[in-house]
Amino acid sequence: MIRTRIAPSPTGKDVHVGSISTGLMNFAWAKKNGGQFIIRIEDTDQTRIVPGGEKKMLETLGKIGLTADESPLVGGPYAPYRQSERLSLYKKYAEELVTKGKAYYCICTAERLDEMRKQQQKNKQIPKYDRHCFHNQEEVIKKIKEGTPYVVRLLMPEKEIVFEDLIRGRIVMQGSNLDDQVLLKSDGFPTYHLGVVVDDHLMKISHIIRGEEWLPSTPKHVVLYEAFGWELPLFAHVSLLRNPDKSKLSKRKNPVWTSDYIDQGIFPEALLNYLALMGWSHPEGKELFTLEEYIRVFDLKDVQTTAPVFDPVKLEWMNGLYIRNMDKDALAEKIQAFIGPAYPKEIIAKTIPLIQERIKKLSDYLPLCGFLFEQPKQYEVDLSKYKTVLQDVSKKVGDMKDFSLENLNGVLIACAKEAGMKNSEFFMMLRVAITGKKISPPLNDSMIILGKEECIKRIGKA
RNA sequence: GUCGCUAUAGUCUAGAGGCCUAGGACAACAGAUUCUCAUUCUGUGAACACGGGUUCGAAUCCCGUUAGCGACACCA
Repeated sequence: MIRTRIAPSPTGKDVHVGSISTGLMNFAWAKKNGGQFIIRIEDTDQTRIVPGGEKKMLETLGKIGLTADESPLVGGPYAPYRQSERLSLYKKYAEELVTKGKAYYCICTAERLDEMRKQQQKNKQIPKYDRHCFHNQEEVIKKIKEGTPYVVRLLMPEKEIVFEDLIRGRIVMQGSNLDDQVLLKSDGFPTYHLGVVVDDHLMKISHIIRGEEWLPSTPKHVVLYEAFGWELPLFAHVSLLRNPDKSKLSKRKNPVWTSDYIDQGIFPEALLNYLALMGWSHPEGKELFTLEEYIRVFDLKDVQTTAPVFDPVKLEWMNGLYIRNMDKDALAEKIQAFIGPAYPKEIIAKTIPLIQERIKKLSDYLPLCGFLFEQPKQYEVDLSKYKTVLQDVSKKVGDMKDFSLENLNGVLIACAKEAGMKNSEFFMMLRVAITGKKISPPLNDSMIILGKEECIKRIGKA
């Protein structure tokens, strides 16, 4: 049975788009193989928890379509799915390792550890724990009984550690280069390394598809699985999304929260579609496809090893394609949901044909069409020199009996001719008078939507 | 610094020894259409990091160099 998971930490205000990216692969791999996709919350660092972060995260994940078969929200056979609620478990397993001689207690202070690392770096050695406590276990245990805070450390074997990565192939690392990782912190919480191994095993995760940042610590996990005598899951380390400068995608240099994009009016489907194209390509070279199709054609073995730069410009282009392919009514509804109920649906609906190929995301709508809902407060061009021409236009429009698109165009062209103005100049003048802006949807159509009275009023006011 | 991963245009990628004078997409630029913008159409520039092998033949395999990134916490 194929079971995959993502295990985000609620240390930010929402899901990182990188988590969506790896989440998507986990989701697809599970669904493709008739397996389950699990969401587990790794909230073992009490100091970094962002209030409300977890809630928002799960909400976004749901909104975007990566629905979990098991999660803190829906539960499941291996509940709880929140590490802070599984505390007693980790302690038990840590103790088991100590009993087996695979781990040991340590009471070294932060100061001593710091000092030690400084020395090691000065001597150009690999910074790692010197096993001071390991060599004095009896004394350490005595002090612990007296109440000294302690941690449990993994006793890293000095051997070669080998594992197979589904994407990168055979990975070999020397145990002697690896630190005696802390497994259980002095506050009783597990570190990531213990938590992840215990839970992935208990939850029967078959494929660990996660970011490349975890590659260097995977040997520690392999050692843990061996120490427990558990069967190894399959590992697949996926490349990290990058900033334009190639560093890993960070909020300092890019919007990284999924809601940053959704709130701009990027569709979840479009975001997933774009993210799918990071480090993977459709076998037929297609760029536009549904989640269902992705699931059908996705294969872990096709995932790229190079790290892609996240390009918001191409994301917007893709979102524009989704807008263009959308049913007109559906688009009108999306737009209203985005800009709010204060904007009448009837007017929005009329604008759809004018803007469907002009906007790339929902937040583009109001800057383009806002003038239809209220009079311009300022004008991008000074219209004072056109006063008489505008008066004439106002009168001619006012005289129109049939205020239709065909008639309007004829009247306006005639006005331009009479005023001795080139069409481009004339329409630009009128555009600014009506919309306040130099850029707008097609002017005649916009005027029809506004209606005769409103047009006359605006021309007069400008 | 140490360990590890990676290396096709500005960006996303195709390419699994001959089909490659390297294909597609975004972006850029130029032209056509248009009352602005956008769309649409046509066209242009732009890449196999470098050096050695292996081979009749290498973007593709091997080694080295260089560069980028990641990891080196009682953070995940």
